[in-house]
Amino acid sequence: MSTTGRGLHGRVLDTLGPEITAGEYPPGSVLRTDELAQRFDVSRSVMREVVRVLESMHLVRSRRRVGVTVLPAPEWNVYDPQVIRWRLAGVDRPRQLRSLTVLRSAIEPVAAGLAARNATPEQCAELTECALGMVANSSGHRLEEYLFHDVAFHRVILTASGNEMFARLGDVVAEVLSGRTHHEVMFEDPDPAAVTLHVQLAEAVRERDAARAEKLTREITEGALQELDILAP
Amino acid sequence: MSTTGRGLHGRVLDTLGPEITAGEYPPGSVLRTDELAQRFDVSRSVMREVVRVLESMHLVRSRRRVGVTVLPAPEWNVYDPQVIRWRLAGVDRPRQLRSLTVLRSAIEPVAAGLAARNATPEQCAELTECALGMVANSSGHRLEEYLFHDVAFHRVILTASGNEMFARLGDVVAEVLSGRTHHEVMFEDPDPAAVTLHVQLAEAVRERDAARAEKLTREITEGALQELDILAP
DNA sequence: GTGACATATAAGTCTGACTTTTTGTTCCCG
DNA sequence: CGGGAACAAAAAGTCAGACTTATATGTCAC
Repeated sequence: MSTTGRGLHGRVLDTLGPEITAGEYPPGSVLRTDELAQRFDVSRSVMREVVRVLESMHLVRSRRRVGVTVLPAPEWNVYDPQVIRWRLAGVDRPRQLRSLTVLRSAIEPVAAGLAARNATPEQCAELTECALGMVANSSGHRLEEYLFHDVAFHRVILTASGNEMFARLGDVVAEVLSGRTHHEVMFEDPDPAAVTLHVQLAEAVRERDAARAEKLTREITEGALQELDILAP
Repeated sequence: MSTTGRGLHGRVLDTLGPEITAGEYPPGSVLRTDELAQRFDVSRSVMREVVRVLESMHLVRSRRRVGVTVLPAPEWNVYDPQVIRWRLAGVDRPRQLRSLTVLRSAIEPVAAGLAARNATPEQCAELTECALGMVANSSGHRLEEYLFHDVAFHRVILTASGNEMFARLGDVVAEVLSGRTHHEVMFEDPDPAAVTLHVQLAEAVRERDAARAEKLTREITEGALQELDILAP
C-alpha cells in the first residue's frame, strides 16, 4: 500500500514523513542528521537523501550549523501525493478530508464541463460503463464494488477534461472516496439520488452538453460537502 | 530568482530538472548516476541526492541494474512549485500557462465565496487596500506597481478562504499574473473593467456577500481565459 | 522452446576524512 | 558600558573508495 517502500531510504521516509506531517515536531524544531541516522540505524548518506526529499516537500529546511528545522504547516507542499497520504493516515485526517472535498467541489464541475467538450468516444463509453457498474452495485451492501466504479468514473471525468492539472487529481479523489467508504459513516447503501446523478452525468458528457455536465457535477460535489457538514455556497 | 540555489546539490537540480521537464529526454530514456556525476563534476553522493529529489517529484524512477529512467509527463507531480517554475521557464510555457489559468478559473471563484464567509476584518482591509493600489496604478504604464497589487489581492483572497489547499495556490497565481505582464502581450494599461471587478470583489467580501463574490471572480477569471483564447464555458 | 543457472551491471549502502558556512562567544577598544 | 572584530565550535556539505544487493540478460542443459 505504501508507495515508497523500495529501499532503505524509503522506509525511513515512511516513518519520519508521517511523524512530521502529524505535527509531532512543532514548527521550528531542530533535528540533527547524525542523530536521525543513529535513531534509524542507517548511514548518514541515506539520511541525507531522506532530508533532501523532505526538503523538496518543504516539510523541513536544512541549514548549516543549525540543523534540519521543521517548517510550519502553511509552507508544506500540500499537493504532494505523498504528503496527502501521510496526512490522511495521521491525526488531521478529518481536516485534510475537508480541504480535499472543498477542492473537489471547485475542480470537478469545471472538469466535467471540459470533459463534455473533449471526451473521446472511448472515454464516453468508459463513463457509461462505470455508471452502469455503480447502478449494478448500488444495493445489497456491495460497497467495495460500488466504490471501485465510483473512483473509476471520476478518474475518467478528470482525465477526459484534457487538463493535466485536473487529471493529476484522480488519485486525490480516489483517496477521498475511499476514505468516505472505509472510515466515515457509510454502512448503508449509497444514496440513490447520487447514483442517478452519475448516470445523468455520463449522459450529458456523451451528448456534449457542457453546461448540464457542470451543473450535475456541482450537485454531486455539494452532496459530498453536505456529508461532511460543510455549508454549501 | 531560482529557489534551490543553495548548495552544490541545488545547482545540479536547477540544470537537470528543467532539462527533463522540457522533454529533452524522451520518456523511458535511461540516465546513469555515474555519468551524470561526471557530467556535472560532482560526487556520486550529491548526484544521488539529486536523483532522489527528482524521484520524489515523479520525474524519474531509479531502478537497480537499469538506471534512472525518465517518466512520461502524465506521471509528473505537476503541482510541485518547483516543477511548475521549471516548466514555465521552458518550452511548454504556453501549455503550462493555459493549464494553470483553467485551474485558476475553477479554484478562485470558490475561494472568493469562502473568503466572503471567512475573511477577517484585517483581510478585508488588506483587500480594499490592494484594490485601491490597483486603481491608483491602472494608468500611465505603471505595470509593475499594478502587478504587485494584483498579485497581493489574489493572494489575500486565496488565504482568506481558510482552505489550506487554496492558500498554497498563491504562488501559482503569482506566476501566472507575472507571466502575463512580463512575457505575453501586455504593453497597454490593464483593462479598466477588470480593475472595477476587483474593487467590487473587495466590496462583496467586506459585505459578506458570498454569491456576489463568487460571481465577480468568475467574471475576472473568464477574462483571463479569453486573453489566452480559451473558450469560456 | 523452456526452465534453471551464471554473470555482469548499476544502483544502494557504509565509512571516514575533509571543507565550508554560520552562529555565538570572547575580547579589545572606544 | 557598548559595539564591533576576531575567533572557535558545530553541524551540514562534499568527496572518495570499498563493498553489497538486486536484477536484467545471456547461456546452457533438457
